[in-house]
Amino acid sequence: MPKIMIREKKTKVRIIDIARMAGVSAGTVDRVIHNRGKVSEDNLIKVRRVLDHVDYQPNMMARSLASGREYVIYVVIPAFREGEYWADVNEGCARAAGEVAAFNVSVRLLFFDQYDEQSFDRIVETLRRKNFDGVLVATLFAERVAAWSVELDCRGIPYVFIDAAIEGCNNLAYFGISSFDAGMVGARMLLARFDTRSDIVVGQMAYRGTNGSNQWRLREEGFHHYLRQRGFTGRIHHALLDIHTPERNFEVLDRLFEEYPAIEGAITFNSTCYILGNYLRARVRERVRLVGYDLIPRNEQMLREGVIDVLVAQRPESQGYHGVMALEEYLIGGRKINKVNNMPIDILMKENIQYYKNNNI
Amino acid sequence: MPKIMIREKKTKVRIIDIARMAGVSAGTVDRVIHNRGKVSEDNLIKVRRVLDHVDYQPNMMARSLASGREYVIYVVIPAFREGEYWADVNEGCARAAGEVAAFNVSVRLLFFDQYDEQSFDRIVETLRRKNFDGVLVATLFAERVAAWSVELDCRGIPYVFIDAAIEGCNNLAYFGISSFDAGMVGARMLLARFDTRSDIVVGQMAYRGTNGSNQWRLREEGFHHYLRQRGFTGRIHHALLDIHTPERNFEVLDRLFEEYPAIEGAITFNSTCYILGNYLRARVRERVRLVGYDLIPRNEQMLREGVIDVLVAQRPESQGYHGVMALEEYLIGGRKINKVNNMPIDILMKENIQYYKNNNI
DNA sequence: CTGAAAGCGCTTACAG
DNA sequence: CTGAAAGCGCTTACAG
Repeated sequence: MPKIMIREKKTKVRIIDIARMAGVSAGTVDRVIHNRGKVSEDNLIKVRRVLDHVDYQPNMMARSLASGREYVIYVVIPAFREGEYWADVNEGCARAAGEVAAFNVSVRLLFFDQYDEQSFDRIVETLRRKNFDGVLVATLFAERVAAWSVELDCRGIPYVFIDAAIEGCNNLAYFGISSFDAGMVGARMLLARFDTRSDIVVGQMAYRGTNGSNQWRLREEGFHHYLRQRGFTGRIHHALLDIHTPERNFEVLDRLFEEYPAIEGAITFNSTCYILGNYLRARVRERVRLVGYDLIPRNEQMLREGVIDVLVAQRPESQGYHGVMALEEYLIGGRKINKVNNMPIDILMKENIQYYKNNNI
Repeated sequence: MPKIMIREKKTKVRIIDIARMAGVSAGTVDRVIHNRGKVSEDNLIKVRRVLDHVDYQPNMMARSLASGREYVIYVVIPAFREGEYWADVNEGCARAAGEVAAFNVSVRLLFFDQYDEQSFDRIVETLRRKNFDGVLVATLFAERVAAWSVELDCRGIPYVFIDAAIEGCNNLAYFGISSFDAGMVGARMLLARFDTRSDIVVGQMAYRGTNGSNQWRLREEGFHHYLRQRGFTGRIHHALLDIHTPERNFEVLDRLFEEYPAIEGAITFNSTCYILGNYLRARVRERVRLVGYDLIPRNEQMLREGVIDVLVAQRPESQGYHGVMALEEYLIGGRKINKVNNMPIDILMKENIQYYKNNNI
């Protein structure tokens, strides 16, 4: 039989009730509950004893109304242009911002350059001087984020990660896929149609001052793990591509394909696989199977055209939305937040892309 | 450049502000805002004029705190056993119930027998005598739901649909897939590997007092639409199956496969495709491609084993969760609710099933 | 350290 | 029909 839930009709206990039971004033109870100090040992014990015996559920609306406190949540993500991956994350944050506004929570965005680690450092520096109540961080630069997290721990400011998980941090929560598994899925999709001796080209992004994002590295690890597991014996060629110089990319790839005409597969570990797609389409190399990540408009188009064979997708809008909401629920609602929230890894093909919508719900 | 959102620092206008501006009391403003009547034409005009000029955003926490109103939301879905499809929907409702409890909203569940239309009627009859503030309805019996919706309209009670959309109702919202499109996806997946002249068996469920659920019919329509579109010329055989009599099902299918050994594909339009799966596995008919719907444990198992080739899945937990939350947000938060929320149609195969988790987020 | 009082923004009897 | 007042449950100065 299904469990039927009927809300328990317990007479709710209020602060004033606790105060009476403990023989103190409401103010004292409030001080105890919030550890505001300035309570005598005696009263502390009296109140604590009562609290242990009743199931006190604070009325969050009254609390919020009375305190009149404003909360500030920062969102630290890469800057973007329309149609780029991070635009979707931004959408999700904006949606959450709209919803939490009624609870005196304001959401402020700060953008760094995802190809420049120092731009991230500058944001950290800025926030060092700011007061805020929570922060949502895209973990592209894992080491920097990890270092910063220690600071945030000290300041007692909760932080939520999106994009890729980082082990060993006290983040309030993580919303995103398992990047390693996503790398395995990518490999699996790439190898689906040809044998394990084929040559593969991996599009590598040129970064300034870093050798790639956390997400990228974890996916690449998962990718190689799968290849090893399957006994892959083909060669892997790396093509160093730069999002800012499309002409140069063609030269690089021309040279590569000339030297290794047997290449049968291509993959990139972030949303820029349209760079490879552009090339393969222009050179009409239809036998090269292309797998990429993330459903941005340009990739979607190429998937529909058949240039990209498979897109391994996550849900950026959801990541932004849930990241902000988790902070709000923790700050205002006093809710417990699930730390690891591994979201689905979606496999998109020509056949199902048209139905892959409204993931924001 | 991305839009930067900084919360507008307008000094919020309160009821008392409006009252002063209109030269009336707060009580009168409250009466106008909520159309409680008992306001003179004169004052009505004065208050309305002010309201037109200011951007009044009611403080929902204060409203809720002051009114002390309790809300009751009913959830009307099929009864289920553990591991059945509707258990997931129930999970989602339970999760939402937990979250809305703090806002004085209680969620009550009512279960009908999905194979018996009259059991649904009895619930409608019961609710006719009850006071409640909103209801979430699984629309398996479309005509009954449509008829009921007129009643609910009269009573001014908001209702949300899940499972399958019904046109022409004033439902507050719908959360679910496009059933018709899901039928198309099923057909597409079924035909993916063989030509358009193959024979197909459609597992048909025995219903009491009805010819199938709304969801089922819409999917079947989409299925046939796709077949027509592709110029399908094979034969479609219907096998009448009954979830309660497994032995009989084997007899029915044995007879069918004996008569038409050329059958290459099989499909059911709800979560019970494991019935066909059981049969195909037992009879070792590996060349029959099987497509089904919905990720319940039994189907998942068969998908991993390779008995089921493709599962077209929706997100039942999300449907339950968002359905209840939409009602709460509408009732308490006074939010605008998006009427049609078409959720993704997920395509699950052996290759990606293991990554399809945490859709609840 | 402590309690009484005022106030958050809204709603609800209630007296007129 | 109307307004003044009390109250929802909690927090916040403030006087002691």
